[in-house]
Amino acid sequence: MATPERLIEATRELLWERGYAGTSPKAILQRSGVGVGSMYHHFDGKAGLARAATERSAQELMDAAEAHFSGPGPATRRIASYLLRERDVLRGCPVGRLAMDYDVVENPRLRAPLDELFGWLRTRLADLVAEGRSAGEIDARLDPQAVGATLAAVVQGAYVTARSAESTEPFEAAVRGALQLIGYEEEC
Amino acid sequence: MATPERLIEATRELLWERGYAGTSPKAILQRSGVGVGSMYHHFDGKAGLARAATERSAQELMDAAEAHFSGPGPATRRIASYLLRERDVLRGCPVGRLAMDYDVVENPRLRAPLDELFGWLRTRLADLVAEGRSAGEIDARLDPQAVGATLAAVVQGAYVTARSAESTEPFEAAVRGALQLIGYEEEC
DNA sequence: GTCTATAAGTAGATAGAC
DNA sequence: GTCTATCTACTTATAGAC
Repeated sequence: MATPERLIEATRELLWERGYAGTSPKAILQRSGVGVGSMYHHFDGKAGLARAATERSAQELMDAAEAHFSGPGPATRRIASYLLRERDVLRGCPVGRLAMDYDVVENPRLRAPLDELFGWLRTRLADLVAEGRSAGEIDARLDPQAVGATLAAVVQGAYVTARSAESTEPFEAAVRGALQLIGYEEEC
Repeated sequence: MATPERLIEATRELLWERGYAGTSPKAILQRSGVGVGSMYHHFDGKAGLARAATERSAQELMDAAEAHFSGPGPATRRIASYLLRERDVLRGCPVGRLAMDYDVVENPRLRAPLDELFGWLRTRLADLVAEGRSAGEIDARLDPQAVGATLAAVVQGAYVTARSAESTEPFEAAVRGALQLIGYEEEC
């Protein structure tokens, strides 16, 4: 693998595991096997590296979500497919966890990928809720934008409650409740 | 204020703002105006201080929530009262944010207050959903435990999406959606 | 209880040779 | 592009005097 690539991948892993404040350049160098000189040659320090890593993680999450959103079946089923998708629950969300990092939220260039991901996600979920409403699957009194924001929040918050309990159970319960609330009937 | 008290309050502020990894003993000393010797005399280092601070924050959140839960009115209204309560949205949750801190989740003594808070919260919300269901306010097909977990998650996740957008709007939308989903009709 | 001194290791780079 | 050397400040304490 090329040097910049190895640096980005090592940074993605560390940001996911430790967050921005908990990730040191030294740790990135050790995990990637790259030397100090190379790192500062290819990237503008820790912030530049984090920016590249976060952009890639956000893009991957959007691609993965879109695969569920544009899949087959009725709108509520595609929402369910996204909510029930396999996840490394106790690791949390590689992008969402950075929203609790002071240096990330305070730096517009680091916060941008987070804003883009969650803005897109809320919109996309709102579209599906609107579609489900038109199709009569979802209660017509519900506001698609609001419910889209709720569904995006449930996933992020479910990671918080699961990590606090060191168990996937709170995550699964939160998703189950969300699906019941939008009136999705589990098959089988 | 007494010395241990000042240390705990300074630690609470810093943990809320910066998280565990982002909070140094030095910063705690500066904010509290206490000296190094005093700090290590009263507490067992950074972890001990964080433990005391987190326990207090969790207790405060439980007390504040219980005031809404045991207030007057129907169950759904008490849930709404809790969800709509005044919050420093862009600061996030002082306890929930620590669930993304590696050193917190990995240390049973630091994770305990988080587990207690969110375990209690899910149970308490589930109780209210069950009560609302019995009273006919809430759809009888809903599972109280699952919906309780969903409501607890919505709040935590709403902080994530709001901080990512540097705006309270995503938080408010998520809460609005949650209230619509449990069938709460806003008055006025 | 509080203070000052001390200390090994890390954080986050920069400089300049190769 | 990569390496080694170097640097200032911070991290997380401990020791022992007052």
